[in-house]
Amino acid sequence: MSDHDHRPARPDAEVTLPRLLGVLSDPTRLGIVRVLSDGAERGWGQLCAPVAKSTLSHHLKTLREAGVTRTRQEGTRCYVTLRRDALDDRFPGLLSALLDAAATDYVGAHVTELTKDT
Amino acid sequence: MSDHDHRPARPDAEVTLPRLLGVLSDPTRLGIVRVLSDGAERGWGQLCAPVAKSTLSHHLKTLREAGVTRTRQEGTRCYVTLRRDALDDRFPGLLSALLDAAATDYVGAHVTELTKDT
DNA sequence: TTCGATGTTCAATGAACTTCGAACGATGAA
DNA sequence: TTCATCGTTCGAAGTTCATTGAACATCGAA
Repeated sequence: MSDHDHRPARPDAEVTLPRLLGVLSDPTRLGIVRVLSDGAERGWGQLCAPVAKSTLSHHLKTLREAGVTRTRQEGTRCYVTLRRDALDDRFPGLLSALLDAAATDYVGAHVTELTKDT
Repeated sequence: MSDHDHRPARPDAEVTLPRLLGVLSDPTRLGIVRVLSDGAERGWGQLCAPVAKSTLSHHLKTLREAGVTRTRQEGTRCYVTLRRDALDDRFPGLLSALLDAAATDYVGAHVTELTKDT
């Protein structure tokens, strides 16, 4: 990410591989991706990571701007999904391999999903 | 080796996925890996990147310490190879997917191999 | 309208990273 | 021995990044 990639907010479609790797090299962000890897939508507050909410917001923005996730707003709530189709379209097989590696190893284990325990 | 090194200079075997992704998120380093991707050994000076030699040395050290490459010394010369076997062992299929992605896209195109044009 | 909850943005800080030139040690050649 | 080459290490400069609390905007509920 040391390139002159100063794109404020391109649609996405133009994510370079180094940039994508940089985005996913953060344990928290990789953990988020791992949680979202089943394709299901998650509520913002459902994402449980050991960081301040401003930090979590920053990471989600980073993922969003890199085209990794999509955020849907509904009232005051946000819902996040993994854009697996878009990623597979740009880098076929890569996300799958990354998720396999993430599962094999540890990876972002501190990012969990907040289950509603009755 | 130096006393300035607070780094966990473990053999390697302990490379986390986020760290590996961070190492490969640099265009120059990814370019080096791409050049080495055929498995053949390359001479240090054969690696042609638009950076100072001290910078190139730094990047090669980073790759080496992450277990991505191996450096063999012979006299004053160094020879670098990609440790595909070790990487495949730790993260099966990942390197292959990354190289495919690197080939699909651009990636580190400014790192080339110095062909001996006599 | 007023209140509470939800996320985002801002400004600041410290750590980590990239980059370079200069200096250095090691090796092979003259 | 003397010299040139090769690659590493050092020191410094500048940049990027993760992180935080506070302030803010928005929306639903009361």
